[in-house]
Amino acid sequence: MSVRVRFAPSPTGWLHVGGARTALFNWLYARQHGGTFVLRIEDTDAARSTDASERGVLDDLDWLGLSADEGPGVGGPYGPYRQSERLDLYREHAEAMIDKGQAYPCFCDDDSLESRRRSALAAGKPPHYDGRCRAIPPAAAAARRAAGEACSIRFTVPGTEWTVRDHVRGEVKFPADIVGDFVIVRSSGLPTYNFACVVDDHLMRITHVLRAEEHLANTPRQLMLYAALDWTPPEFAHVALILNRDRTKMSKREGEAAVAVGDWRRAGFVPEALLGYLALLGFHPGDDRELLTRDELREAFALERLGSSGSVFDPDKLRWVNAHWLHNASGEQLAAWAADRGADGEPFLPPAAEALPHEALLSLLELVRGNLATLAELAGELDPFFGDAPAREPEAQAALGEPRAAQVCESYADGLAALAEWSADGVKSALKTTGVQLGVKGRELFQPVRAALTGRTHGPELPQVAAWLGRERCVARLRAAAGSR
RNA sequence: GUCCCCAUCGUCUAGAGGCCUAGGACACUGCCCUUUCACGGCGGCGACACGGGUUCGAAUCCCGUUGGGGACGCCA
Repeated sequence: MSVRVRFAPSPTGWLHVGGARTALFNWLYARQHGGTFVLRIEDTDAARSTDASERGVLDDLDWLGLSADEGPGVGGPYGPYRQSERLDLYREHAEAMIDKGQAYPCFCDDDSLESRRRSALAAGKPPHYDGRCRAIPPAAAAARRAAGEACSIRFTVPGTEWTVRDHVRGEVKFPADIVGDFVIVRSSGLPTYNFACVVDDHLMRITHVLRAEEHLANTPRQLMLYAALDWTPPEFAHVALILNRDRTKMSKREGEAAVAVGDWRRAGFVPEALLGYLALLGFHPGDDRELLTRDELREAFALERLGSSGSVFDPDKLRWVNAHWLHNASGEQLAAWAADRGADGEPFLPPAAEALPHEALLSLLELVRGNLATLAELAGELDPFFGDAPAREPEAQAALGEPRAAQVCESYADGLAALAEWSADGVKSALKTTGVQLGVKGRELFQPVRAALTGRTHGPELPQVAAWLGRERCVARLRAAAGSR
């Protein structure tokens, strides 16, 4: 039987990095086995689900390159793929369960439920539903429903022990009394998560469910439903959570790393880096590689290599991974990445760069890439390459204030002006000549020149910077710096 | 409170009884390279939560303690 996995986000916010990792693992597993990656939108929480959120989640997944084989938009043989469009299916199965005595209408209202829950908790008892509506005779219940009385539908929980077979945790046993009769269809007519999930996973022929560990405790419930419906459950793998620095479940909080994929995207992180970093949170490729491509991940991925303990999200390491991708990218690749500005993000390329001839832009991007950790730094790195006179940072101003600085700039300007052929090698040897003539070397030679040319004390290889700028601008900037001492 | 999960450097992790005086990576740090900064290369610092077993031998297996987390919803 061919592998079918799914990613099932609820469109109630932005795509979370944890969600992205779950989607990635599912995608990898599908790709690895020639299987199918299904995307299902779990929008049964009418109050919190929004179209904007669904679009945002889809857009981020698309940016990450985790394309769905079946899902809203792409379609497929088991659709529709939005739970809000599958309501008849849930209703049908719920009614059948009532008929078979596996579920019953519950007429309890929110307030009394809540107060009973609270007092149970206060008494040190499990805060489960007490099952009182189970006692209502079916005929009476049916009459009350027919009369229009609001009710939810609860599942008649069988009082037996349940064992979850999980690929990362092994066999996990849950005692018989862990849950009370839980709601499968709300009084609004909408299904609850556990019910919709089981119905859909079955109807969509899902073979493997890879999801976050927070769902482990839901699994026995789902297993009960599978058994009641006489369906074979899929295989499960519950991936450990991604954590905040204090080891609580990762969430948006003061002082913590961004949780939304979109935030990283807008901050200038590239999909390859985010995916590669995320993959290694809770997964190990089996060797010492720290930087893997999508294809390498696909080959290395294995359920057996998923870790069982939670992982703290480390922005520093993500940054390192991102820098690696940027340092090694071609100009074309960098230009393509920089062209993405996220849903509502700022452009990464300044207008002056966009206006450049294509070849000039590519060579410039390859020139500065070594100094980049994120695309957001691009504008700043590129800045010295445009305009007449670059803005000077304080350190650069200070470098130009050094005793021999003006002399160095003056002399180098002369050297460049007289250069027969303009090339990186040419400007390099001219600098050497200036050094020899003035008896100045190293820092004392390079820093004033860099400061004059770029207004910075750091940046790409100096000769190449000069070569890219061209003779006119170099000479003008050097003379300006020499004169403005 | 109840149930479940987890436990190796600050962080991500390797480790499935002897290969471990515990390996790799990020961060931090020293040196080298480039006549500068960065990039890069080579080193250093730094961990098996604790207590009992089992075994000739335990980071690895078992039990307990402690700690952390997750779940107990007409959220997903």
